[in-house]
Amino acid sequence: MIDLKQLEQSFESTATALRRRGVDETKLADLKQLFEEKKALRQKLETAQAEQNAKSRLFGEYKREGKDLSALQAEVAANKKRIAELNEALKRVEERLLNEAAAVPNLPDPDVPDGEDENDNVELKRVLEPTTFDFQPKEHWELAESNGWIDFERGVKVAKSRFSSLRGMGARLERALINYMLDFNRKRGFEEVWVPAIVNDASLYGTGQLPKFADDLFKIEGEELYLIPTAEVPLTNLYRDEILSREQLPLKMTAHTPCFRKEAGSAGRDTRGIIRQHQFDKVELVCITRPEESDRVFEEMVACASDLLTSLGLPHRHVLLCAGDMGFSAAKTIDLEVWLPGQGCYREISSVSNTRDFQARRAKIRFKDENRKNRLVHTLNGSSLAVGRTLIAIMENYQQKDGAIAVPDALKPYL
RNA sequence: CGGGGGAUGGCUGAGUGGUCGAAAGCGGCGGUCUUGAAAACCGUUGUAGCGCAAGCUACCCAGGGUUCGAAUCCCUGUCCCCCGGCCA
Repeated sequence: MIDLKQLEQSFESTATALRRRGVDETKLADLKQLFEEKKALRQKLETAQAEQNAKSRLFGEYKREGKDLSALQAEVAANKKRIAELNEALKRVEERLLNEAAAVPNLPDPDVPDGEDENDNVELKRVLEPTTFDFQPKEHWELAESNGWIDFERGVKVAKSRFSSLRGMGARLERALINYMLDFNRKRGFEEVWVPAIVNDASLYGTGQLPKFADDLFKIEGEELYLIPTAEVPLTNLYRDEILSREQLPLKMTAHTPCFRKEAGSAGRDTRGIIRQHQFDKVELVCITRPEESDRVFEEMVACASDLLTSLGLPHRHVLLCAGDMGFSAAKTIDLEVWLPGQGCYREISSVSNTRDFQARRAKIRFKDENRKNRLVHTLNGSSLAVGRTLIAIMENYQQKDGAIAVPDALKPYL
């Protein structure tokens, strides 16, 4: 959630920042007006309530002294009606305000480039040279098929399209990768955490998936529960409605979970292979920090994911997302894209975002600062890495002329 | 899923209609004492909104209701605990 006070007091700069994300300015003007309307209504209501409280207190006194109550009763009854009306009006305005405010994306950081989509993203750097072959490299689904690592048809039979099953070395590598990644992150100071893969709507609201993106989620029938689209949701929400002490920060966590996404808007995209599945494994990084240190921690997270790829010998590049291509909650995002020789292009394998106080405001995660004031924390999340896509990257980068696949040295102890 | 009991401030726990934002204890913070510490003693200690301030308003799980007035009474929901059933 954006800071409505900031919107009210610095409308121009806020609107300018949000225009970069395609937010309509008239909508923001409406929002500002609603906010002011709410303030005015609340003031009226509170004045009326103060009056009611003062008069109600007189009842006890009057009774003790045996005074006549009828005049007082009439006044209080009229005021009561007014309070009810004001209350009603306030509630309506607040509901509208909340609905509209909850649908506004985060402000992009000043150093985030302008742009509409992935074509305007900025490549920051490349790590490792793209793998070269003296034969025509294959795409991962061919390799998966010939090596018997992925069973596409039976996965679909058991569930539906965009589901699959890993077999033999494919499944073992998936598990090895998970363990390797968790250990790698732990050595970088991230606490290993295990979390529920089902969360409630309050959690999804807290991290920004709800109310706007309900269509992307698998909902449990008859319950206000959902399968998680990313471990970011349970990890961040571990601290929802909490006030942390300064000493606890920064919190650095890592977790492996399955992730479930409907991929509602992706019909026809990446239908071959396991690039885009309804269920996939991911090892996630989530940090909760003081505002002053979130930039530093952001860099640590990017470095952690990038070094992980390097340690697996996977060529990749860092991409700074433009304002139009960022996710709803992010103020700044760096994607890591891994080189896929079979496809001959870079594909997203990790995404690290600083949401600043956007999620913290929604989820009410605060800390006591040095003056014992409660302030919003900054929350950050990043994949480290999408495990299925890492498996793909290994298949395509480590393929041999005969179609066999070598194992990266780093993973050998895990197999 | 069936039966019973609960939900109060950082924690424990009192409070069953009228200065209750809430006793008491513990904890935290500041101080006195001490070479230092402990103990003891004194003071202080929830969150949010509005306001220059004094102050006002809201919050005792959540949402409704009764009442001039609700932490306290009524209804609904959620969560937790105990007993039983089922179960990795």
